[in-house]
Amino acid sequence: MFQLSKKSDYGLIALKHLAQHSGSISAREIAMEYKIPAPLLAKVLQRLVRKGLLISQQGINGGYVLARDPAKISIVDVLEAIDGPIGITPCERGSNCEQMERCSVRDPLMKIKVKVVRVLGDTSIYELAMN
Amino acid sequence: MFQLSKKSDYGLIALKHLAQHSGSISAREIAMEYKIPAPLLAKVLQRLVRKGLLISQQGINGGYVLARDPAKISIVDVLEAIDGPIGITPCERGSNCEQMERCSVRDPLMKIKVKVVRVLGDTSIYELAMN
DNA sequence: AGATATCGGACCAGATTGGTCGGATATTCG
DNA sequence: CGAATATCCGACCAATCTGGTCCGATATCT
Repeated sequence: MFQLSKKSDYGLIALKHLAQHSGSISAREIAMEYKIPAPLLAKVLQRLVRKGLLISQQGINGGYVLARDPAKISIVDVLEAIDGPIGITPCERGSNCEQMERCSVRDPLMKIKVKVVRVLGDTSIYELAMN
Repeated sequence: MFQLSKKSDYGLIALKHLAQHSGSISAREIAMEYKIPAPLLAKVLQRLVRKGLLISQQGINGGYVLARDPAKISIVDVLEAIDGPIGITPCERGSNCEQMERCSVRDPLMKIKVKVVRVLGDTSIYELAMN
């Protein structure tokens, strides 16, 4: 298949929300708004913090804020922060591919990957928030 | 994640091979050549037959042949034949998405999907076989 | 008739992912 | 200072998905 994970989906929803509302917003607040399991969303947001896309504030009025201009956060940034580097081919993701030396489609697929990543990189959270 | 399944990978390898060699070729032959589990490859090829991308020949000298000009078979055709219609978002693939009405990223993601599909549709098996 | 190929479904096991839980730390407020 | 509330972080469980296998049936050529 060729689909983004629910975690990535949640991450995009949250980032769009943060781009549309100013101030620090807690994970639970966003989770309730979109009916996302709160602990799961929290974990997703934590990964975004670790990758420098979000800034977290602990304490009683804590929450999350975008770390930079939403126009400078692309979809790829989010996907890679949550699910790890994008890999079109199975062999790109650790799975010990038996074909390796015989594989005749890896190189062409890499070129396609570059194009796909470009598509994903061309859209920012800002544009997401405007649509 | 954002990766094509091994089955799709196998399918592309097989189609490329068929585009490069003329005549009817058996699943087992291709499987041995690329060290792919034979029964699995057979199943993959069956799906391609059902979708009209391949023509199968039963019997003792049977095997598979491309159903049409490799330049007229795109990567999307193959992926959709093997893994079903491409769905970027989780909600596109039957998973009963709780967000549905609340979901704020579905429409923008659809536009991205169109672009991705276009990228995949722009490359044909013929081009795959030339690289 | 027999050998070899696809066909087609059911079936199993391992990996991945969605989702949960609990303790630790930081921050604000009474 | 202590209680409340938030993030943090890892371990953990359960369900789904996928890679892979098996078996009987059918078709075709020798």
